[in-house]
Amino acid sequence: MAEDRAADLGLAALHGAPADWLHPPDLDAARAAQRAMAERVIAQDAHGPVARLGGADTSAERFDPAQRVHAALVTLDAGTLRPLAESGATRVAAFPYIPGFLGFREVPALLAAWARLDPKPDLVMVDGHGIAHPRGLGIASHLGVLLDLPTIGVAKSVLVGEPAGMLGAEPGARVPLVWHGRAIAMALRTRARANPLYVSVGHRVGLESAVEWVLRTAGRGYRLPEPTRLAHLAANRQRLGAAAR
DNA sequence: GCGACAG
DNA sequence: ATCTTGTCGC
Repeated sequence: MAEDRAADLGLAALHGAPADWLHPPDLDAARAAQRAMAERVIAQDAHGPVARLGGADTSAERFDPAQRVHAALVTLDAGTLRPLAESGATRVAAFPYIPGFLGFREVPALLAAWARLDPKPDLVMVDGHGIAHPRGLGIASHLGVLLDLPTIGVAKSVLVGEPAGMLGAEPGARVPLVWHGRAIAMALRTRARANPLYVSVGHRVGLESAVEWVLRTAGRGYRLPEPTRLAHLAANRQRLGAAAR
């Protein structure tokens, strides 16, 4: 609707983002946009106190003729991990799912949800990779750069690179994910007998800190850290709610 | 040319 | 991502 587009345009204009950073006309423009945004990524701790943590994720219906993307953002108290707020938004996907270009498909809906979130978090964990991406701009970094927001990428599988060795069986075990001789993420076991998570820098958060945040919020018997786990549930509710309208 | 490939 | 309930095992 007109209201949705206004939210997108307003946020993009707020940071002087070129139109291609959100809606590139083709894959070549998309790649160029990712390379440009990747230069803006700050791969080290550069943020204030974190009183509130955030989680971001999206959901989609299997065969949706309308090609909708349902996004959800959640804010939780960084100390207690109790949810403080939640917001959702549904958008028609302007991009199909293509490995390496996930941001162009999901970020628009996430930005709309972000605009409605209150209170907002100081640091957000995004479902997907940060800089552990072919051009250094996974969805977590994409969202982080557009909003100049501290973000961490929390992916459930590898896009590029490979573990630099065997991963211990106990929770907390970790091993670098290496690509072209560089450690681009950390394979992190958050739960026994469960596949590891791949934690990477999103924006304004160093890798070591990113791993600490994930470990600190994943000690509840679940594989996913609380921010992302709650965002996933919220995104599903957003999808089911949208279906009933 | 062939296989890989976040969500 | 999603299709899908119960079931086996730690």
